[in-house]
Amino acid sequence: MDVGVTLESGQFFRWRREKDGFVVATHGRAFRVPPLSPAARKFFALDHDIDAICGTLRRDRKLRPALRTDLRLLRQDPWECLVSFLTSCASNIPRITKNLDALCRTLGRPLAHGLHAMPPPEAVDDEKLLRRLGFGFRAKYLVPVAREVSRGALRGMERMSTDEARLRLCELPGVAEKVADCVLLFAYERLEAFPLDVWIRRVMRELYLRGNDREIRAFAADRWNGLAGYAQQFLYVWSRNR
DNA sequence: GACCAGGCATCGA
DNA sequence: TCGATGCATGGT
Repeated sequence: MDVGVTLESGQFFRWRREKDGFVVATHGRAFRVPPLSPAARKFFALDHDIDAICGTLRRDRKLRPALRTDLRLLRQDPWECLVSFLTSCASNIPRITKNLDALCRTLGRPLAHGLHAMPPPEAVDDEKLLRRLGFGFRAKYLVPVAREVSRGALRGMERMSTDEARLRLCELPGVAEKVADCVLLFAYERLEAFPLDVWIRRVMRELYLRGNDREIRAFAADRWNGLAGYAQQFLYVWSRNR
């Protein structure tokens, strides 16, 4: 696995490059990479059979150039992932990183390596504070979502079908299909989830089909079955880096 | 100084 | 059901 490519692939923002590796803050803890601790191995989902996954995806000739990089889907904390992708709404990676860092420094407990934990949902209850921290209009979604989560909105999600879980997530204010699919893919390990953002829309239209979002999603589900999420992440990185 | 950003909710056609 | 628009503001 290429840790740098994976961390830079836009799934996750709470990490920092250091001279001898990386430090990551997630799931209420901070860790250094490498050497790979058990927490790191779980976070980077090294138990996924990446060779089998890429072997299957390589049957799609058009996808091959995107598969040359060594990246992994992460296994993130659901609440933190939800906060991250609410924050990502009409934003960009440097800004998302900055917003989340400010949030965690202000409300999260300190961890090792000068990092801070994502505050629990009960602590995210002040829209004006979030606006001061630079969240802009996203603040008006984050506070009600935090309240819902603290009341148990994510409880039992891991045992639901992906479609049922997506419906539940989309009941949250500010959460629609794209954000829900990011949480399903990056936190709930639903490898068939296919976050459809502006970059994926562009690259899908370029490589595969002219169609609306519904048609693109149907195409991805059909072409890649339960691995559409991996295909999506490879395409995302490839289309941004070329 | 435009232009766009890992969108979503809302509204009019 | 689809396209346009406002939302806030920072990065490039």
